[in-house]
Amino acid sequence: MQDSRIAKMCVEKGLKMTEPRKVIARVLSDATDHPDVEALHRRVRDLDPSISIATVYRTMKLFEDTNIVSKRDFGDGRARYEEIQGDEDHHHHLIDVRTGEVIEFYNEELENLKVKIANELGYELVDHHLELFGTPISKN
Amino acid sequence: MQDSRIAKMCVEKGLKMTEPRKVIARVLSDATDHPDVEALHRRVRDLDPSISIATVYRTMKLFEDTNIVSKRDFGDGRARYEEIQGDEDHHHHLIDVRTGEVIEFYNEELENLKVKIANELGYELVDHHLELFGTPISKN
DNA sequence: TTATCTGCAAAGAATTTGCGGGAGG
DNA sequence: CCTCCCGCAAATTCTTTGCAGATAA
Repeated sequence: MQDSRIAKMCVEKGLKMTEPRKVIARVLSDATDHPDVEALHRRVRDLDPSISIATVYRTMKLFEDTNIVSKRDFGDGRARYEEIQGDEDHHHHLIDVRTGEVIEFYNEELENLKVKIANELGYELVDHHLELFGTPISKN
Repeated sequence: MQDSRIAKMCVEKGLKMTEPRKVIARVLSDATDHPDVEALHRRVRDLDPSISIATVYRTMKLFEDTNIVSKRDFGDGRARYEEIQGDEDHHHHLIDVRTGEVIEFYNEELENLKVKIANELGYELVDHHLELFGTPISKN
């Protein structure tokens, strides 16, 4: 089995590539949604039932600090995670407040504007959070 | 003592204007920062030591549901609150990642863009979260 | 009066951590 | 080997809630 992209990044960053980390990295690489820790742990357990949720928490913090994943907040009380892709694959989220459905979007204009705003305030942008919350426009 | 703007909104919305709510409303009206629940409770206690933190939590949820305040997430684990002003006073936050300092800003272009993006995705924008994280640009 | 509201303390939910054994480099 | 890591369970932190008495309208 080929190592996940994340596993490669761990090696690059000098982290010990333990079995739990490999499994968690794979789960993250395979995820197309925005799982919370409990969901991650469920998927991890399917691959290796011996891995504890504490390790998932510790690993997510580690991956966050190492810029491998980013933490998201969609309004419910728990942290959600998403693999950080290259710049070109960067995106934001629109959350349907009625269904909880998450729609990803990217907008060039928005990207430029954020950088510009930060610069005008005398800051270099290092990170940002943006979530839109909306209701579907009815077709009447 | 004059009722706070928030107190008036409560009356308009038909909420019982109890003593704890009056005090919490005043604290919110007077706040120029983004206090978390513990900070709010501390300030509330200075005005009326009998008010419990449970009531602060309950009242903040009530005020949130009634669109009197909005909840913010600045990356630390707790909810922060801010009085909702009129549309023209709407703003966002840039957080200095080195000091934690919060800079408020408003950008018309950004406001328009958000609405436009939501509409293009087929949604009516009902709420949004935006925080920028940055480091000061050194003057070298 | 009477439906709401409140303080208290206990319960819940999400996340963190101390410890002793285990495993990667 | 020797440090870093892990599972376990207990601890923390933030927030919610059941209950019985208090209070606004």
